[in-house]
Amino acid sequence: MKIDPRHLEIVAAIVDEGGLTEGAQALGKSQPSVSRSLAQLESRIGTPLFHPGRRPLQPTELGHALAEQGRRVRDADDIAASLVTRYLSGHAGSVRVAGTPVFMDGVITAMLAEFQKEARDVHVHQSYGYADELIQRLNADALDFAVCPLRRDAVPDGFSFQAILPGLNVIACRAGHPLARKRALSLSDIAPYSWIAPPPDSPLFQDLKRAVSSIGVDDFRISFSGGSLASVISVLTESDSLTVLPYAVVFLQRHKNTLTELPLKISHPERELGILTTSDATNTPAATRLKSFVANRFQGLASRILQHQRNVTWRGG
Amino acid sequence: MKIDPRHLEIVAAIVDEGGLTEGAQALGKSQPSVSRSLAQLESRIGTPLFHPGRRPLQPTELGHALAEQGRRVRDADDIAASLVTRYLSGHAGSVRVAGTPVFMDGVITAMLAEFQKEARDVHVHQSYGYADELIQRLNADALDFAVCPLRRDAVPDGFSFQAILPGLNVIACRAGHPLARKRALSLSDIAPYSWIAPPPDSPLFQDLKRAVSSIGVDDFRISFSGGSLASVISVLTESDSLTVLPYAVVFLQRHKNTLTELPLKISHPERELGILTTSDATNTPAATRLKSFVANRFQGLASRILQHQRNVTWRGG
DNA sequence: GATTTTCATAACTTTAAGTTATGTACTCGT
DNA sequence: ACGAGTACATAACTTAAAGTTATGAAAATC
Repeated sequence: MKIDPRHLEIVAAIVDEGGLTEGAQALGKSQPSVSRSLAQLESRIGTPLFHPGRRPLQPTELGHALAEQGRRVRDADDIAASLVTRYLSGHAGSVRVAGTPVFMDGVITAMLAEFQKEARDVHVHQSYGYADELIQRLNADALDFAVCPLRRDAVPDGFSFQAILPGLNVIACRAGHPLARKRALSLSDIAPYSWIAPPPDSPLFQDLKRAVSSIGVDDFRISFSGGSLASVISVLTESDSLTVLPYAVVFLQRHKNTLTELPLKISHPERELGILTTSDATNTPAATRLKSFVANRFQGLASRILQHQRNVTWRGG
Repeated sequence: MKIDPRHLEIVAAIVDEGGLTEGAQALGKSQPSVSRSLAQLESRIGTPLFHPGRRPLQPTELGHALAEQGRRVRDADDIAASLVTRYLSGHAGSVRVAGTPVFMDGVITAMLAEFQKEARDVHVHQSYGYADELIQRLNADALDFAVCPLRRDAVPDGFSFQAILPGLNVIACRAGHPLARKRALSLSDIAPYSWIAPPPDSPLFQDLKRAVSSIGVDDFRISFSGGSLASVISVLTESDSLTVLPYAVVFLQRHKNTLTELPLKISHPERELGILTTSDATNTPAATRLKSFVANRFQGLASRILQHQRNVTWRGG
């Protein structure tokens, strides 16, 4: 015998509110409507759920038991309604994000952590990848969005690319590096020092090769290679080696007083860091919200970097 | 935003059965009906619950989450349906029974325990009382039925009394009592022994007084009084005292070989043991079932007692 | 016994869900 | 790439349930 779950909710409301009239009000229904629905249920069941002839209605033992199930139905209703509301407003759901390791570790992870402080019910799945692989995963609908450096003319058809940071690399070293104290640097100054190289398949590795070539170093010595950003920073701070890093990463490490950049302009890539999605993607509200959050945080970072650069040029001039 | 719990069940059925057509079948609904209900729900929510354009339907993340709530609604429905079915068949519910202590402890409690082996979901509340109090509690709708000895002409108006055992008391003693070995007993045989008396407000106390008076004992010595049946039996088996007990109680203790009755007819009350209810009581199915069970068990007990008495008379005669 | 409160019922309207029939689009095998 | 099969969407009509206002009946309270 199938029982309409709305009828169970009616029984629960009458029991919990202490009477049919108050129960109807709690349910947003009219009193006659509830009276008839209850009568219909009792007729189907074949036994009263409230003691006959008593006012206000007093539940029988079976009435109490069915009210308990009615509460469970009401709870499920309430949770479902809350789920929908929070989902639609981007306060619930999951988001799959991936990006190049140096940016994920150096910049974005902290942003995601900050985002989750204010969005506890959003489940962020983060992973790594370089542009080619990220494009494949977006095509396969395995990612909501990716964050990676890309040249504007390299964005494939069917994708959208929202630039969030201009490409700018610097030569990085430990804060107390001998070269860091010099006002001007020549090739002979740099030549004696070894280099730390990022993984060979990374765009940063190409950036490194291009950078050292642009300052005239043809045969640079690599003392460490292939590590994560954390290990690169660790070796850098314990040696006099040099490396090439995105300026944003070095900028955000400043507060630790461990890294600095050499006052030497190197060729920077034509690439910009940006948020990559498929053009026809209908993102979930949570993904949309996180994208906006990340874009907004990068806008603030870009402003702070620009301000810092103006300060340094003024003081240095 | 209120969500119809039946719609949650629909989402759950589609997800669990792997498709809309199978989900509709599981729910006992037609495929077009389910399709339209789902479309109505998605329209109200404002976002799809199943990925558009895919066959069979594949739930979105929100679809999965709402399906979980739909399972909870379905579970509550199933439990409610089972509750109703079991309640109506007397397999669930609670029953309030009371009776005179000597019968409750000596006969009925074991019956209730046997009943609950086959009716685990029936909750039996048992208590004690004598006729006057039991009548009051029945009137106050605080009991479903009572089991007590009563004379037919003493049944109040507005009550029903179903006799289940004729009144028959015996003088009881321990199995190895000296008097138990005698073929015939005289007043001088009995006079030296003390008596165990039941509580003074009990009908059995009146029976005791009437019984000893009927055999000519005018001034009987009481060595123990006021205890429960268990304590009376304990004292009886450890002494040569005598007492008056309903024969059914002694009969059911026979298997322990601790008690026996003296071969002496005493005046027995005009009372019969019976099931007492108010005439207009609409008992719950479980109470009805328990009443039938108790009446049935007493019928069997009466038959066994009668058979036993025939055996004893034949062997003895 | 009168008044108030609570629920039941009547009459009518609206909404949702039932059906069969059929159309559309997706999936799978060749 | 195309045809067949499968799964779901939609149309049209019917039925059932639930909405409303108005009012009656009975229980509870004073």
